[in-house]
Amino acid sequence: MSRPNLQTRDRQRTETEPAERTDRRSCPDCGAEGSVVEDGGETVCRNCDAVVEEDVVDRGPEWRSFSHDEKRQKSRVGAPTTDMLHDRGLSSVIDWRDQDAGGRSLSTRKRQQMQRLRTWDERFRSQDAQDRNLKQALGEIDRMASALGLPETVRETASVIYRRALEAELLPGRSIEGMATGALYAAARQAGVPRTLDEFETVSRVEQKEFARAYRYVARELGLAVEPADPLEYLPRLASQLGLEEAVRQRAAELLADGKAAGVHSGKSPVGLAAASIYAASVLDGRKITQGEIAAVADVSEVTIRNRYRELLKAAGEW
DNA sequence: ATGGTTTTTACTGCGTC
DNA sequence: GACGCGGTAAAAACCAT
Repeated sequence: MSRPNLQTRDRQRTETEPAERTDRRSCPDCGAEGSVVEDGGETVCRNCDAVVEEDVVDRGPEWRSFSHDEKRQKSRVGAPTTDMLHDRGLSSVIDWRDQDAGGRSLSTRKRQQMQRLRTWDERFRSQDAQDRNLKQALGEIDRMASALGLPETVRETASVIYRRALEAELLPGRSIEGMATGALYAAARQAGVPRTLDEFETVSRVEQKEFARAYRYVARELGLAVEPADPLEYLPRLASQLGLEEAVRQRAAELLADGKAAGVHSGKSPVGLAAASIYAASVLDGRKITQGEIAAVADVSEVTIRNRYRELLKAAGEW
């Protein structure tokens, strides 16, 4: 396959401006000078742990295109020679009959020649199809990553995963959208900045069960090592959304650590635990946040918070 | 399909402002 | 009385087999 032709948007951008940004900005939240750093793929403030990246979420129009013409204009990927090989939907097919235009059968030599032509025609055709497929998938990944505020590195991982799936012939029978979403989900988890399936549901064009299935499939077939998400990974984002004070957030992290040591984790939903730790910490600290409030941003039920937070407090010996 | 586990939904009672 | 909280039972969702 002509790898050099499959130059993607992602790659081009990386070469010109590396994703590992080292500029030390000052935090828009707490105002501390030069405290903003990249941490585990998320841009946070070292001082107050605000997730800074949220502010640069791209809410602009998506670049995905819907008509053929539009696609031509917007497209930034794909073989440059497509115009030569391909002809705006007017492509001709090589007839399978071994006859000439007049209906006479061909000589053996001509027949072989035609066979070779068919083979090559088929190759170009399918390569082009894959190309379009990839193009669309990458567009989707980009769009969703923006909507979820996922950093550049995650998008790259996602596109790598997608490409591997494509090469492993995992696509047939599954939708592009579903696969793209699944790949991004996997990438986010691997990068330690997970988003819940529900969150993906809000930005994906396909239903949750579809991309969840695609994700499982890809993870299994490609042997992706995705450990169960650590509740700690959800903390910074929730804390930021709730406007938590540093002390409380810190406390929540400790509770989670104690809980983990006591084995409260296994089988429980990580977001639920993260939410519960925040509630517990806020109670312990005296600055109470209501269960309902936390439940809303974490998207878990209050009951779950109740159950988990009792377990957490027990594990921490605060009960 | 099945069974076990976890989460959610819905409802109830209690205390407080 | 509304609100936050805790508890419970039953339903639903999830997962491995």
